[in-house]
Amino acid sequence: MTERALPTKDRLILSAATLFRTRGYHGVGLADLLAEAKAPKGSLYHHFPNGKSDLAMAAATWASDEMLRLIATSFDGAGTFKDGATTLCYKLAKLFDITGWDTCPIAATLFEGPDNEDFRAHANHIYEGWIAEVHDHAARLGLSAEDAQAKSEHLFMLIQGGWILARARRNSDVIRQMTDRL
Amino acid sequence: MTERALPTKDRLILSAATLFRTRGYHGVGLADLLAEAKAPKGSLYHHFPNGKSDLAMAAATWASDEMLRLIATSFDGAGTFKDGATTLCYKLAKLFDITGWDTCPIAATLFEGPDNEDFRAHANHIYEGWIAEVHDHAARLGLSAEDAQAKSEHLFMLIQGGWILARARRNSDVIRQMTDRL
DNA sequence: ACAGGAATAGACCGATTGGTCCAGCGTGCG
DNA sequence: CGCACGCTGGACCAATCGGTCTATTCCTGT
Repeated sequence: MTERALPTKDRLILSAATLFRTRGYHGVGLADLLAEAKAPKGSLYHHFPNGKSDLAMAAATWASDEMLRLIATSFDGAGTFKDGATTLCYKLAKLFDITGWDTCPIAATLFEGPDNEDFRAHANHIYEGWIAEVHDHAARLGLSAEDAQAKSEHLFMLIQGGWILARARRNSDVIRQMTDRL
Repeated sequence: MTERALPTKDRLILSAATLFRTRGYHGVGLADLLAEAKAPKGSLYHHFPNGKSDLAMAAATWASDEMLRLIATSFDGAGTFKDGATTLCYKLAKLFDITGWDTCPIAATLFEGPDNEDFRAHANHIYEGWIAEVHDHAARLGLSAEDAQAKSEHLFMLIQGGWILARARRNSDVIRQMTDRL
């Protein structure tokens, strides 16, 4: 499934990112993970000594990087904050339709773990990274620091809520229309 | 834990609603469920022939009713849409602080289930119910049907995103401030 | 008082879970 | 060459999973 040729460790992370996103941390067994990544159990525990939880952390980081790239490319060519936000939402809606990326991968991966403080802290770190990235673009586009912070958090929450509502509806329209009244 | 005196079926639903919300569908085992509800396995399968999944559906419905009551009491005494929305958010923030209700119980309960179409449909039905309830209050407060729909969905998404961000931060402030720029 | 269904109680089941362990493979360096 | 080590492959494990089944108790209507 997940591209061959990639080193085993990367295949594990990639498979984990996808599976955890779609089924949640507890919804994925090691058996599924290893089958998808075409890797034996020994390799998993060689690369990730703490097993499933280590892998979840790595998968979340990987997914976060993907999101950060998406934010960057959306805002790079934007003239206004609203333009950048709208572009980002359209990209997310497209991914929703094409790849089935219909949930926040961080929430699905890290918010199910066994009441693990490490998970929560990592999720928080990732989320603040997303907001900071948007904030920087907002500031660059002329917004005051205060305004930039409020608008970044606002956009973050809209995207999270948009994922949930679009998933329930099996329809990404709400993600596309979300920035109309920004 | 969950109040005695309640009939077994209600105790099961109540325990399930709490446990599924905090740990997700797959994160809760029947053993936890039965211990929390102080009920034997036989009772579970007597009241819910399909076991865990039946119980999850009932728990989601129960949690949804709670949310609907919260929406109603928030908007009932409100003079404007923004007032009602703000009151609702303050109530949610308070529950976040006091009871640890830090996540959408529907998402935690139904969006982890084994790719079950029934779960998704039920979640969608519940969400549309929340939005419809807010929409009705918005219309009553003078908003056009179109405006009411957009604002209701907007508030829904903000609340969902607010839950996620507040949980990551372990701080409910963002939920309280969320309607400032509505 | 008694019959009979509703509800409770928990032993039991096969399947699956995350995790451990070690034998063998492959490759690069001395 | 030959040894060392990073990595692979998978057998194996105890614990837990969701679910079934039957025996017993409780409650209600007659």
